[in-house]
Amino acid sequence: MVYRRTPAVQRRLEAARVRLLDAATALVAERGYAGCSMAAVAERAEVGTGTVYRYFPNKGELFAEVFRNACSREVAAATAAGALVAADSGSHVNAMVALVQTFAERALMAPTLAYALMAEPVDPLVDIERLAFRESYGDALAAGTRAAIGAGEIPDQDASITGAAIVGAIGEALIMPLAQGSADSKIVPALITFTVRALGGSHDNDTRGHQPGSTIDRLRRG
Amino acid sequence: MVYRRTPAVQRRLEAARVRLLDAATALVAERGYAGCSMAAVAERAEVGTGTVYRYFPNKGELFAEVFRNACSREVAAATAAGALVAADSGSHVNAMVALVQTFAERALMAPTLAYALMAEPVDPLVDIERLAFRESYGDALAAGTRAAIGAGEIPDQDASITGAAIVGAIGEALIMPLAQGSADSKIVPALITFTVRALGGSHDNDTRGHQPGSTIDRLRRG
DNA sequence: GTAAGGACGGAATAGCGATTCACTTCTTGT
DNA sequence: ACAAGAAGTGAATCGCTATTCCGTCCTTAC
Repeated sequence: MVYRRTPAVQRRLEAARVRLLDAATALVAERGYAGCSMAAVAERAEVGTGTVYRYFPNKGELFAEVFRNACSREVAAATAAGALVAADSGSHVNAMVALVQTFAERALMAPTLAYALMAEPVDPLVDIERLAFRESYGDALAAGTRAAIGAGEIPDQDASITGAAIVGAIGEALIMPLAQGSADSKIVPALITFTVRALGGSHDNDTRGHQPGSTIDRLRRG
Repeated sequence: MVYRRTPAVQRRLEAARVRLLDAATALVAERGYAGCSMAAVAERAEVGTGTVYRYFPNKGELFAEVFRNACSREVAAATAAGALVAADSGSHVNAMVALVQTFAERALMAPTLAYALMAEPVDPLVDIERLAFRESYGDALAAGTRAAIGAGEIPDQDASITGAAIVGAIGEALIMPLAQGSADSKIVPALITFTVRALGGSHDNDTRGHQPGSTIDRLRRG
């Protein structure tokens, strides 16, 4: 055996894998899952169709990974925004508001992707990632809810159910706008009001961190 | 032309059409949309595969009708329960609670059907009906919200968004239980609390109409 | 009873995109 | 430069199920 996978090749292979994931992600963001055939992914990544299968065993696994990455990016951005505000304002309700706001604004900024992640019909294998996404969002909100209860900011309640319900509320309220592409600007404040009320708390109408270029602004955009 | 579609034949044809719809509905309720091939529907209705196409132009249209029927049955039951309680108690918040409770309990009673109606991946043509379902549920809740605002029971708010958000909240909180089949009994009260708080109101812990066999009980079951 | 016009059945077909595979091209170590 | 082995290719295949099609059977009116 003469051929050895040299570090340079290893790096090239990894880069190709990343290119495939990026191509698939870009396609989902542009055309939705429905517009993602394996051939389209291959073409976008500038490789042959067969090559895709040297990196992923099948379509489900490829897109499961695409969804997993996209979802964790979203959850990370939202929870980071929440943590930032929690540290900054000391209010867990404010933190949850920041989390919800970040979620909603990012969704409205990338509507096709958001629709695919939340509602578009997909393979069962991919659907599992969607469920996990919603669940981890719900968990983050449940954690915030527990913290707020512990701090006496809101009344006692089943935090898991509250978390799941808020995820659903935000998601559902966004789906119609996302499906049409028409983002009514008053939807985000309305959803924040809804969230705070549902929690049973009150929140400062916090305007800190809204300067362009601030950390939280970056979280909301990037 | 000797053959004429006699009234008796007409009736038989209509009955066959209904049998097909019933068979399809039963299959969805049992196995979910994924378990519904045209062949399965035909077998269940005890006709040949080709016969299905004498009644419906294609699968999408058939199941769009199935979903439309199932959805309007659900919406009708829930809004009827709401109307009943509104008339009975004079409280619009109580009415919305009844609506939500009826929705949730019926979903938990027929989990596979509820999952299919709310979340399972389906044909685009069928997805449209799903959207319409969620929308009309949201509309019913929005109407209740407006009434409650008008009556001064809850603070002013964007009723459309509140309606959509409540639909989403209930749906999302139910999906995990529905996917597993494990219906935690405390979920319905928790969702009611959530709903009332999100509206910004308060409600009597109304126990009227909970007698087995009462009108509202029948709405919840049938 | 019979001919005309449906309705029915279910095997055959169609269409679509995921997946494979025989082949070409590249990499490596000697 | 060369042989061994990998990686890349894309046309061909496969698998699945919706849909069609044509022979058979039924209904009607005379």
